[in-house]
Amino acid sequence: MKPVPPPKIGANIQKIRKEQGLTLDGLAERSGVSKAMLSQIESDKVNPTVLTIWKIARGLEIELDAILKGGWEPVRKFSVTRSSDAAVLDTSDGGPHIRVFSPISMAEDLEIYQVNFDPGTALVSGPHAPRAEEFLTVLDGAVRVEAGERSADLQTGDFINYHCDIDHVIENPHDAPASIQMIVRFHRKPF
Amino acid sequence: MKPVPPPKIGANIQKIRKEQGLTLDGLAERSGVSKAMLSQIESDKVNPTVLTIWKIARGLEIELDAILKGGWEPVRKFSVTRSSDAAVLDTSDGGPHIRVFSPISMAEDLEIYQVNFDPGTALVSGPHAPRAEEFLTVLDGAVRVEAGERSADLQTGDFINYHCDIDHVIENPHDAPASIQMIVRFHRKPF
DNA sequence: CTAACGTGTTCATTATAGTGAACAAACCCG
DNA sequence: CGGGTTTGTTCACTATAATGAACACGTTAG
Repeated sequence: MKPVPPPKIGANIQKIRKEQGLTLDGLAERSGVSKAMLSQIESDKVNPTVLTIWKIARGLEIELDAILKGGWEPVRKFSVTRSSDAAVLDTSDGGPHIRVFSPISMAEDLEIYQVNFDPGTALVSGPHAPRAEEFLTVLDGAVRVEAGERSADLQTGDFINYHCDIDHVIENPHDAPASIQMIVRFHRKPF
Repeated sequence: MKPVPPPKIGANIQKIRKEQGLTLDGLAERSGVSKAMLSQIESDKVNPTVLTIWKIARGLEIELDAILKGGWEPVRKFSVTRSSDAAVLDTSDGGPHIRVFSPISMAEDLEIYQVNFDPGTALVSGPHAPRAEEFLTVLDGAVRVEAGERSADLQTGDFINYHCDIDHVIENPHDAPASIQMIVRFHRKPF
């Protein structure tokens, strides 16, 4: 068995707190843990209970993991994808036309598509990753959505959210074309 | 702010211990935590310190994470929001018109909006929660997006992803109306 | 069948987590 | 510059974590 040191909770909390520009007082208010206790924790003078750490994580608006494993570097995104640069996927001749907005780096994290359906076409999918979800907005026309045993007919402006870790189908059974925007959310790995 | 329950340590530890075929006595020897304490922890009679949990994880030869996270019940979503039922927010007279697709239950998790901008209107926002991001698709017309020091002009079909935990503005400086779809993602996950 | 052993629970005590208040140092504003 | 405020640390006390020992119940072997 490999020796794993205990987590460096004190240093981690102090680092994250300062990164967020919080004082001990500020974090005490947000977390419900006393300022005195926070000071003792950050300087490794006490060994806090799990519930205390959970409260601190809640106050910092981070996962409990981040405290156990250490902080992360803040990087601010500002990334543009032009219409002409969006990747285009066609599932098959005569099938739906798919444009991918989200960058490759976000594959299996949060994926954003626009899908255009000619009359009578369908997007048939098997189960995605466990707990994955889809959020679908109808931009134009009307579609039918099936996930497992359930189904719904949606008009322009309608919205649906369903789990897609089961077989699911989006189809346009009508005589007019339809257009949707679809978000696929995967449950993210820890830091 | 959405409440995240504390980790169910007691049940998780007992589940893993039994899966490994260990008694309380056996785990006590391997972990260096008293049998009495293990019993109290497993029956949620005490709130253990992080070091105690670390010792138990070492005794079970697992990552500390496994104790915090444990298992979960699969529940599959299938939730429709009709166009007529989408909440409408108008920021001010003459300002942008906002329709909210995502349900209240997803507030500060993943929020999905459609925003219509009359010519010359703008959506001005202060910083959202730390690490929050926006994903914006231009459905119609053209808009300008600014986040911190950076800005971009977007046309129909363009897409942008930026961190919105800083001041940010979306405006339509043109003579024609514009329409966007905006996704706001907050970095909080339930256990 | 009975005594010994195994497993988990409870009790009384010791050790320490967690708090409110006081303190010390740094900072800010008139 | 001086007084007030802010920020982090320490102290004394209360609350509770963690322990060894005793207890309760179930199982096993002679």
